[in-house]
Amino acid sequence: MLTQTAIPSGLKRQAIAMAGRTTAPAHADHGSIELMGVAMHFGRNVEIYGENEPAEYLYKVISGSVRTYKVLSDGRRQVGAFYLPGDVFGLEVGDRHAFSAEAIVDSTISIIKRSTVEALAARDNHVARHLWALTAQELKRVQDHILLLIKTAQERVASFLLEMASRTSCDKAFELPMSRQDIADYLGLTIETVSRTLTHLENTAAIELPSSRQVVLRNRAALGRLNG
Amino acid sequence: MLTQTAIPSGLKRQAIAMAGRTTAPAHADHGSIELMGVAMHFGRNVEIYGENEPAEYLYKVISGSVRTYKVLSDGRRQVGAFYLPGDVFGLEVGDRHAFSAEAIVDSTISIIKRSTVEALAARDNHVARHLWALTAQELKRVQDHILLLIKTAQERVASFLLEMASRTSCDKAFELPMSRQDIADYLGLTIETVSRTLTHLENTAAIELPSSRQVVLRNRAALGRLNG
DNA sequence: CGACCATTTGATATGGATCAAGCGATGTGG
DNA sequence: CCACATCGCTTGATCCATATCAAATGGTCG
Repeated sequence: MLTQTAIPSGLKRQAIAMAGRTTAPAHADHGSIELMGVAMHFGRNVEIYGENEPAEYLYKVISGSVRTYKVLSDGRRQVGAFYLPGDVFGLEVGDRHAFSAEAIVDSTISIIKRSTVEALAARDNHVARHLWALTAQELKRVQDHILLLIKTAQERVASFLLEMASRTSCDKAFELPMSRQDIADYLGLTIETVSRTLTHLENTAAIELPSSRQVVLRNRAALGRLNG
Repeated sequence: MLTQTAIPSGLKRQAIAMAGRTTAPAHADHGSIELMGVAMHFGRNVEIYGENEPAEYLYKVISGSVRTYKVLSDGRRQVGAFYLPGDVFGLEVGDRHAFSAEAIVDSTISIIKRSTVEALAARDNHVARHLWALTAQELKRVQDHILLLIKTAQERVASFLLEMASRTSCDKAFELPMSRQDIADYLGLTIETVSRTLTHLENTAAIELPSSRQVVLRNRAALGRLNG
């Protein structure tokens, strides 16, 4: 049986502490990839891996949240995705990470060696298929992201709120782990435009903002209409 | 051995003619997926498959070129990708196509039943891995596309030209199979902006346009500088 | 309390969209 | 073979959504 016996030594020094094994299944069944792995803790804004670094591990958010991003030569930053508890990230087919990853808030991340998973996939077709499905899910997410980026500011923000609402599975009210700047860089807007748009949505009674990080959907239909 | 013995009967009626088997390998080796399949012909602007249709086949461009796209409810169109000879498209993990696909010019496309490939992948890990790699390649492409969409008009057009140049593997001069409108919908710009930007690049001696569909890169460094 | 940081709000500027011709190639029918 | 319609592309004038620049507000922590 394949297990993680040591703390992944190549990991970022900033990682605060090893929090222990997530679970320890008796043996590796199909699809159990996500059950193995070592839980580690990353503080707010701590880098989990950097763009172009060798992709040696696979990550799953246990608690907290993660952003992946690229920075263009002139400083513009594009946030590629936000990962919430339960989400897997860092899966690459090439040998290097395409994006950088950072914890948005203090987060616990389950980590598993890529070589372990790939060895498993080479022997077990179900595992291979699972890896493929994870990649494909990511592909779908990125395709939707492209559609976001051709919309107006209002539509982007509305789509973003609906996406977050569905992902946090809180029917109406939820908390945003990320800053306005993170949202802006995800949506391809400026922080001011995001802020103004949120204010406008609040003024038109589509949403409510008890605090800057808390959102209550007041009129989901109105948001949906802004979706394209 | 698995082969295509009949014309895929579910295919679009507009498909002009079956052009014959691409190749007929003696037996299916790893990675031979792309060698099997039936060649079919699609006329200019003919739909190959539609968004949300069951994804029953896998496609490879033999000659010509293909665009995939989505149309938003208000008529805006987003072109997801252009596929040139040698490129595989239509690969989905879900059971339906995420985009529509159309031949941009008269094209010959090699088609293989998805069930055939998946059956092969279930038994042969190399085939499974190949499918995964194709999906991942697509993911990388889409990620790059996102980075395009946050750039300025000049940068988008410059990046597009460099991308096409590298893909057509013609060092400096190449032909664009797609219209200005296709390019605009790919880059998230209007046709007027694309046209103006190309004219501007020509005026600044970065490129030359012998005709509207022919491009000569005059100053690759200048284009590169516009890349971010 | 005071410093700091994130967010909001306001005033102005601008890149690209929109609206509107004009132009050149291609094809068709007389 | 030419007149004319059509289509794809270019060019020009104007407008507007969002960026940019600037300042005020509010929450958090020592």
